[in-house]
Amino acid sequence: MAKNLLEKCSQSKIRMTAQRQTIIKVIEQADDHPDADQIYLRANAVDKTISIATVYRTVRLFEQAGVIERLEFGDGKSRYEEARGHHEHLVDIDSGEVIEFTHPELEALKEKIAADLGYDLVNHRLELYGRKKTSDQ
Amino acid sequence: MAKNLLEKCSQSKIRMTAQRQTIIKVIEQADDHPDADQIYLRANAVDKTISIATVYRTVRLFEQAGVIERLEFGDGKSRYEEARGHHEHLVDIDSGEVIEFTHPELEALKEKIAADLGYDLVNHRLELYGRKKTSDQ
DNA sequence: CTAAATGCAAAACCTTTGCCTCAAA
DNA sequence: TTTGAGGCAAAGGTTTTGCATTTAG
Repeated sequence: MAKNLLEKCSQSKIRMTAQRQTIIKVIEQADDHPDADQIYLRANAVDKTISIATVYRTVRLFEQAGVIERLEFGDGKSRYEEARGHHEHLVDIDSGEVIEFTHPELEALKEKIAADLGYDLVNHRLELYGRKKTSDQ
Repeated sequence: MAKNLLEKCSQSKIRMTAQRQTIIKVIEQADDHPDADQIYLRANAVDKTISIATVYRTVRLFEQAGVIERLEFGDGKSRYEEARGHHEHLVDIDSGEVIEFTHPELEALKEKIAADLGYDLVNHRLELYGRKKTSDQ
């Protein structure tokens, strides 16, 4: 089974180019959830020939192939991350920090809800927006 | 306690104008989740003086006052609905139809997850994307 | 060799804003 | 009367696209 993005792209019969390899590295090495412009800046720092158009075309291709996922945190920009096991996001509304978590019970519940409504669950998005609890006040 | 959007706006000390009343009616009467342009088209059909700029300014004002809610279904446009009791959305990926549902167990679980991560839950968004189950195949 | 990918710049969208006029309270 | 709202058109920000050129397979 494939492990990294490059292998997954190969499995998906995606033609590999120098630019795509650079974008793959940027996404794999990101520990945040970069938008297209951030991916462009990081990739362009490594390879000056990469254009923003290629970034947009590439993330769309990768998303459609299912090797990356597109996220929206409500600010009008799409953000991207490598597709790993499904997980959810909690956004700290003060710092913007994004915490990832998984919750098997939640996963099961969503499947059940969709099934009860007569649907097969194809995809889902959950974002929690919260504020750090303080011991005082 | 306030019942309709007009009363809620009054409670929020929102200055009332003819255009805002028309937009309120459009949102109250919508049985879908219209985006700004759809609200504009429906409101403009009733009152030709309403401009798209006013629609955008009004939905932002109403959202900040908490009397309507802004949704994103992943197509890059914001959609709006009257703020009622909290509920979630299931999007039929074939027809685009949006089904609303509530699920107390899910609500409780989200609160608990946030708390366990050290956060007070301020807001959250859940969308399920599904395909209608068929008896055959 | 052929089909597909890229860069560049322009265009397409959605949304916001400046400015002047008009209306609510 | 005063402060805020609206219309219009221009500008802003993100994403897509047309076209000529380059490159992967």
